[in-house]
Amino acid sequence: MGITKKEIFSPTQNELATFAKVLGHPARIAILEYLFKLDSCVCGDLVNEIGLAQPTISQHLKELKTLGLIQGNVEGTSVCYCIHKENWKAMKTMLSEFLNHDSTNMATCC
Amino acid sequence: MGITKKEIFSPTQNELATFAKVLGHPARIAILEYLFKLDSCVCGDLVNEIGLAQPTISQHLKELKTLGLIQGNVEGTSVCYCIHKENWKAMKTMLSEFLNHDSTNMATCC
DNA sequence: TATTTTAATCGTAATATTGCAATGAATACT
DNA sequence: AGTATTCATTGCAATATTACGATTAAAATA
Repeated sequence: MGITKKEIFSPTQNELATFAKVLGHPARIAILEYLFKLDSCVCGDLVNEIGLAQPTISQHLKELKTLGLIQGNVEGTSVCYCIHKENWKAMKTMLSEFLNHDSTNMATCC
Repeated sequence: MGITKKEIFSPTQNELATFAKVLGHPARIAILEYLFKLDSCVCGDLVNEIGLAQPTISQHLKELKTLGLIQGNVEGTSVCYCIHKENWKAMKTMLSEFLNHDSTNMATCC
């Protein structure tokens, strides 16, 4: 169906999945890496840097913004996007906790 | 188009996105959490535990297996699935490195 | 051998995602 | 005012994902 049955999972599981999902596209990874590399950024730079059409970049930026990972301020004709530090940190904490599930003491069953 | 232009991104960016993508569904998060909670597991347990139909669970397991995050061994009529420790660790390292991009010294541009 | 159990696979329907051309909105520049 | 620049939005086509009923495959058991 293409529709995810969110209601049968916990809020944490859904939130984790949502964060992971937004990172699940190389363009968004590239955008975030570029934003980290710079201090600031405008959409035009990203179009040149990444090589997707402007509407496509704009769409990816919107998804990142909706989740709160980046923020954008209008500056004249261009828009200055940058990482939303606090939200990034919150995501990092959440994902790290999941990734750090310790498996070293697990019985080897297979 | 629904098709991702992987060729314009670096191998690392694509791999990162692929890992994140497989974590981008609450059912797969739930499966992994359940596998961590136990020592071993069979598919039937997961169907009861999670509440999706058996073919759906099987499909999610396949994706996790294809990426190497879990491994499964046939034991009689059932299959024993568990976390693939090494590959999990590799993914953890890769994602952590990305998440740990330091933004504390970034100029506040917006 | 027939039946049961367990999980993979097939086929299909519904929805989501990705990408871009065309267009629109807002500001800067001449 | 008129033009150029920059980015968002709209509309659409192509592909991917999610979910499940039906079926199949393989091993255990009666």
